Amino acid sequence: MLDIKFIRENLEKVKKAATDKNRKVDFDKLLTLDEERRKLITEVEKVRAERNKISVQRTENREQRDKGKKLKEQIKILEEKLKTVEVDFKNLMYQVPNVPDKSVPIGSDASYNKEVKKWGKVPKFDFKPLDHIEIAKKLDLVDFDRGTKIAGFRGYFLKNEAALMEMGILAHTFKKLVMKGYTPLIAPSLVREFTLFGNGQFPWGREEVYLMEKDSLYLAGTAEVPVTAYFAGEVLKESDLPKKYVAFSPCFRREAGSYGKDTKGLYRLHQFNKVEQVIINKNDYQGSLELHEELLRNSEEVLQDLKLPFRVMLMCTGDMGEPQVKKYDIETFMPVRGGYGETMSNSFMGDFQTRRLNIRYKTAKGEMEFTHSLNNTAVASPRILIAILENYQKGDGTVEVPEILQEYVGKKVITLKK
RNA sequence: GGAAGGGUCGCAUAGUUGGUCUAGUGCGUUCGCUUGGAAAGCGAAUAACACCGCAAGGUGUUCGCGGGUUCGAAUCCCGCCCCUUCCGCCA
Repeated sequence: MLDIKFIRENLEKVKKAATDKNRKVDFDKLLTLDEERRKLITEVEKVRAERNKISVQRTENREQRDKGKKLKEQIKILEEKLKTVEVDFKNLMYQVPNVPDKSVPIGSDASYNKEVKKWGKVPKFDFKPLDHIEIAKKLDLVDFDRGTKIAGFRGYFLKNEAALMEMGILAHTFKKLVMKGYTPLIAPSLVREFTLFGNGQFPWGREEVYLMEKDSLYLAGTAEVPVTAYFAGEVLKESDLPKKYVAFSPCFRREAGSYGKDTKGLYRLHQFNKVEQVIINKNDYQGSLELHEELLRNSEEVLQDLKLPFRVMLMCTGDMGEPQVKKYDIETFMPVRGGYGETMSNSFMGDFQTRRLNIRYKTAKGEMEFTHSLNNTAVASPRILIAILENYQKGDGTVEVPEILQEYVGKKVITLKK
């Protein structure tokens, strides 16, 4: 959600942002409602002021009391009008997307995304490489059949070295970020509804989120949800900002509307584990952009530790969400699955989320400001295992274990079970 | 699941026979005095939000949320949400 004052004062900018993001917003209606709203507020306040004048008198006078009664009725009528206008106004306000940074390419779809970096050597195989599903089956690393039996569609059991690798990569990444000064958190996956509204996932993405109806709790698809909402409703100290967190959580996604896509393998799952980076910064646009780059570097380093080739895509206006000011996707090379696949997503939201979550701080001048929020995947597994298995496979059917994971797996090579 | 207590200004608290509560106090924060510098001490300021206004300022709303009673509600009534403690169950 943006500030209505900002919209009024930067109308052309905001209109352009909506157009560039492929969102249709009726700005004329919004402004009309805004004007109506303010007019009604002024009116209600005037009548209420009159009413208050009478009530402070503590009068026993019958005429005065009757006058007060009449004013009360007037207030009620005006308030009802105002309420209607405000509901419409708010609904429209929720639809206004955030304004992209000037560095963001303008374009309607993913084809306008810009590759800004490429790292690592794409492996050349002198044999026909297998895809991760075949590798996993051969080396007994994933049990998809029993996974489905137990957990339903897209269910899986990670097994043997794959299970060890997942624990290892999560632990390695978690520790790495802690060493960089990020505060470690293990975050709840079960969350209340307001966290999802606050993050800007609701009201749009309801279909994507699991709901525990009996308890009115949702299963978060990312630790961004609980961690960004961590300070909801609080006023922070400016000197404490930025606050940096690295959070582990199991993640749950219904993957509604993508039933045809990636139905096999470890790419698109209903449940996975993720280490997420979240930063709450003060309202300092340049500073936040720099932190956004820091988050990017952190994730790049994780892939560099694993020696996996990747590229960084700067998302264009049409391919980013409503809340984002700027967004990078990091895509890791998955030779057989089909080129580069998204493994990390790095977003700067300005105060779009924190305005909804009401996370503020007081400046030295004593003014209240909304904080900024940013988040980026540090690593998500099992998806990252696809890249490891496919890039590290050898002609003899074995898979090398990335150096940094060897201590967790307890071996250097994954071989066929007898 | 059972029982009880509670949600008030950044934090902690006072405030329930309805009306100077235009919300008290402590902590914190800011400024000043003091000091070689700092701490301590002393003094002062300090809730948020909305609307009107160039501004000074004014008006209104908000004491978990929603509704009701009343000329007037933090205070009374109804519904809901949330938190804490104890018992039970339990990794």
